[in-house]
Amino acid sequence: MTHGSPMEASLQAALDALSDPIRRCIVRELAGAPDWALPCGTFKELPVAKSTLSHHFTVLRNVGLLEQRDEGARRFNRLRREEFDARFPGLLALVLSEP
Amino acid sequence: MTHGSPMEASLQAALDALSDPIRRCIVRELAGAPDWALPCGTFKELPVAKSTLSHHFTVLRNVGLLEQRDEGARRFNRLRREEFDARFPGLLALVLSEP
DNA sequence: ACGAGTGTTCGACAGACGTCGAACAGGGCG
DNA sequence: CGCCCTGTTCGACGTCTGTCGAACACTCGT
Repeated sequence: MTHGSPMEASLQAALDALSDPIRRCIVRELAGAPDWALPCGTFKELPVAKSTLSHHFTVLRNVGLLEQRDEGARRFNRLRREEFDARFPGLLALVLSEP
Repeated sequence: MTHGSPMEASLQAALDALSDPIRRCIVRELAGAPDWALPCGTFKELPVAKSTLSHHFTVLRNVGLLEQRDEGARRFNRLRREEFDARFPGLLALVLSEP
């Protein structure tokens, strides 16, 4: 489980990551909860298989949008809001403003 | 040749449009010149066929990033900066800040 | 009127990527 | 230990889309 830094991420990678609607759903849900509140299993409502979900988490983590931490069997998530916004000003706000 | 309005464009469409590197090149070059200064043929340096280029212009026009106007045989372009920035604050600036 | 230049449209192709199921690894609890 | 739960990995499949060339439409000089 390798974490990418938002500072080293390219705009290409950021746009690729956020151009998927499911990944934007993940980001929005994460933004609506406190840090480290939601394990990956929280997102079962999304209409994709768990293997697909795992793939999406990897993409978000690589681009530096997500930080993950294992606690027992569960993997908790945190949105790296400040760091990501410092690298790509306004981009995260755009996603969070989506209905 | 139908123009889409930035106000009616979805974030999905905007991200799809800007996630292509060639389209971002077009946008950046357009931003570096006055309005209506550049016809489509100006972008021959880009490593794609002219039919591909035409396709990219259509995508940018549909999402409301581009306004086009025929003048004789040539088709001139204008970036809809204000309108697009009003709909997606910061997104265009992000593209223009790219190297 | 002819040819050169500009741009679009069409069909076909190839690569990228989102998707899935099955198999696997590890933790916690009876 | 045995079972359930959580999450990852792997290979395969389908679709979307960027790409091209050829053909077409149109304007402008000569």
